Amino acid sequence: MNLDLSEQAQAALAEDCPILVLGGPGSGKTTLSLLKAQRLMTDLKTGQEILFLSFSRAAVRQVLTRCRDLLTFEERQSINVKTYHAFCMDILRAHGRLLTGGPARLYFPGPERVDKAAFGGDWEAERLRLATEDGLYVFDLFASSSAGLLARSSSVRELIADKYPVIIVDEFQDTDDAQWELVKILSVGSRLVILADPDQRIFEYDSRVDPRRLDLLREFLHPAEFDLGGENHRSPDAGILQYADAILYNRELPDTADVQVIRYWTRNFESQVHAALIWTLSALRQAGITEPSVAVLCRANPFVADLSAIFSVEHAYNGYSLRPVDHDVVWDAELTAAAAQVIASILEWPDRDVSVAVSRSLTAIADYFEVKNSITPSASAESTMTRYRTASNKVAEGALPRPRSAIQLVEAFNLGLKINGDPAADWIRAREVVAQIPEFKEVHANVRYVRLFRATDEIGNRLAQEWSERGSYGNASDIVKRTLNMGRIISSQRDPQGCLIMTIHKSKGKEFDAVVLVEGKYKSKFFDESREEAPFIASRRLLRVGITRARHKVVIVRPTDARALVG
DNA sequence: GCCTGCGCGTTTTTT
DNA sequence: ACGCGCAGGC
Repeated sequence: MNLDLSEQAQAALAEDCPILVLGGPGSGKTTLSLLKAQRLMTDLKTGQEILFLSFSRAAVRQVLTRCRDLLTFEERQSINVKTYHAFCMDILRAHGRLLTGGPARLYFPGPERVDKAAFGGDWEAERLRLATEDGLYVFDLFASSSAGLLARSSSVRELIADKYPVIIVDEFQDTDDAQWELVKILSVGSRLVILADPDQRIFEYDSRVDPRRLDLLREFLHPAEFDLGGENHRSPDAGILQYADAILYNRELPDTADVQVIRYWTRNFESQVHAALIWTLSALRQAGITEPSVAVLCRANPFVADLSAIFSVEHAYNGYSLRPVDHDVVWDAELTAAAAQVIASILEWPDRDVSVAVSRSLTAIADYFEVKNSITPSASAESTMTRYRTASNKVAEGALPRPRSAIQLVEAFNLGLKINGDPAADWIRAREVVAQIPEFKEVHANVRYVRLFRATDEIGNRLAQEWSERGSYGNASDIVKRTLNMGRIISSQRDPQGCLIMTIHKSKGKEFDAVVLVEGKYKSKFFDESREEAPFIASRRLLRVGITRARHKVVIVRPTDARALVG
């Protein structure tokens, strides 16, 4: 088996491009592609580089780590690892002028959402118009615009082909239509090494990710194919991969000590997951791993927040006390940041009179619903937004607002906010104002997630400094905004260590010493009859991706009455 | 335009 | 179980 695999690998190394390398998690696709790159480097002329295209910054980081293991410092200078987005940004920045005559400008998701919400008409058409007429490219259109540019300009095409004679394309199974167009054009001038695992397709819910992508590639490029098979170099005895494959193919689960399933009764859920995490950490330490990395994975984003809340407090388990577990969360910042802005605006109250202070807070609340509406558009979020904008204007004019919640906010202001320069205590007092008003419950719930950013200390320090300089929190809004933006960047660029909670989708391409996979009773279910038909193929692929993130140990936590993993 | 009560859903990403 | 969001009454 091992011999056969290395034969495949040897053959892939020797074969002329284009080649397609298939293989499961940990089968060594990336390693092989870098060895191939190492060989091809000898043919490079001055200024030429090998391009490695990946999906996410997290994946790029993984590849760079692998480069450090396999390649010398000099060799690493000849390989350029980038996300599709970064590569396309470079093309558009350098050559976008050719499309419209003016310089290309790039339009990122945050600002785009705001403008989209404000724009009445057909946004799809408008963003196309912005790209073709104004040279303003929205994030989603980076790939298709770059492909269009390359299609039209043979000189740019030649420039790219000359700069990158060899291109490695990672995670090809999840390539969307625009990225595929780009790859097709790049294949004309450059030699391609394509890496894929059809069983790791987890973005098919996106209509632009074609399940037939690999067949389209075979038809178009006729690459030589090499299958590295299922050998898992990541997990020594391969028990984890066998287990994951059994779930994927819905066949009998193998007996392995590396994977453990724990069932919970709803009333014990919190202590049970908490215990599972603590066991996992101590099992790794007992196995001699001094600084274990553990990922706690689930399907749904809101469930990530629930889990974080659980690990943050103490629980009783069979007479034992489970201490809180220090952890990080991979979390989308926007709504949390918008909610935190509401609290910040309240901290600024003592500096201002009612009409300004409460009006600003109502604007912050309206902004919160605007962000919410832009993430998941809904009529009610939009109307709530307008309601608070109107209320904010009313208060600014010195009149009484109509919504009861807005009136309650004015009353809270008139009662006076007691703050004393201790940022932690003052933050909680400001938060209490929001907590007291039933209609702001949702905002309050989101503010709790500020803790997820580990930004509380940073915000606290800056607020304390502000207080000592001015005797007030007059700039609380700015401080909170800047800190949360920074926190987001740091958390996404850090290497996984310790305990990290995220969705399975976000775990793609990462690896950890152990994985704790958690299923909820009502939310974040592994198999949902109302969304997917009986064999649950897509869910099985997703579970396999989650399980195979683990090097040594997998713990699966499920409700007692959940459907069996196979059968 | 706001409030209350009830019915239904409760996944997934990219700088 | 619980919270969100919609429909219909004020």
